[in-house]
Amino acid sequence: MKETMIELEQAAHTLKLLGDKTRLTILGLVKDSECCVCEFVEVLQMSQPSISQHLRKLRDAGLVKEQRRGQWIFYSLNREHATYPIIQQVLEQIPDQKEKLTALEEAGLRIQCDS
Amino acid sequence: MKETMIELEQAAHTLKLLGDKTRLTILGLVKDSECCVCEFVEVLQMSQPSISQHLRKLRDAGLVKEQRRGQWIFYSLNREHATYPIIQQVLEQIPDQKEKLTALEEAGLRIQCDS
DNA sequence: TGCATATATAAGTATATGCTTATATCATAA
DNA sequence: TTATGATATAAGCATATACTTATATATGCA
Repeated sequence: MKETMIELEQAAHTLKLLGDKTRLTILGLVKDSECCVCEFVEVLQMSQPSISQHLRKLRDAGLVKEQRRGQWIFYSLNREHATYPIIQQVLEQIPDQKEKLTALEEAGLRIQCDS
Repeated sequence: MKETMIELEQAAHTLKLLGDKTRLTILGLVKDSECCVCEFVEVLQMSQPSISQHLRKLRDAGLVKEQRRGQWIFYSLNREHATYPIIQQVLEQIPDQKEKLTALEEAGLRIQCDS
């Protein structure tokens, strides 16, 4: 058995989280750069509590990390997670979400925070 | 965009199906060889209706193919499915289910059907 | 034909999921 | 200190999910 082998149960748990359009998009976004909640809300056109609840699931599972900077909380992909190889492979096979962040930027809605 | 790119929505649907321990094991089993329902029942130690219902979901999504041979219905992985690349990658990263079939065979419970 | 085996389907149920609205928490700025 | 903005959490609700038990369907064989 390869050292990098992922237990089936753990894999299933991660895959269940990936099996939702909203969360899959969120992961596709944080693959490219960290994002804060209001950016997800804007990109996905969903309510803030709904986004927060999805992020909580991803964070509880350890798939994303959060970091507060001022009033914003930035989320990023946790590349140290045991199931990260699965996430990485999946994200390579779906359309890039980068343009959505570019569009945000052009609309002046991207959060830039140096604190 | 790569030609082989899988639409996010379709990917999410497949991933949702993979996000269940029972179905993930079923797919891990048919990766190696086609299996009939009673074999899944034996390996997974679950009720026949429960297994049938999981197989139905996988078949409705087109992830597996079924083929009747005599009184048995054999299920196999549909490698032509648009999302097969995802399934393939995932199955490569979880423990092989082959031993479970070997154990079945040793117990004389493997179905051999030539019809 | 009639019975056994393999599988599918139907109906019921407990739990999970994903939203909603309302409210709480926390940081910043006036 | 108060107000504002960003985020989290709580509660409620409709729907989805994954079992269960009971039954239907289809094949093979005596």
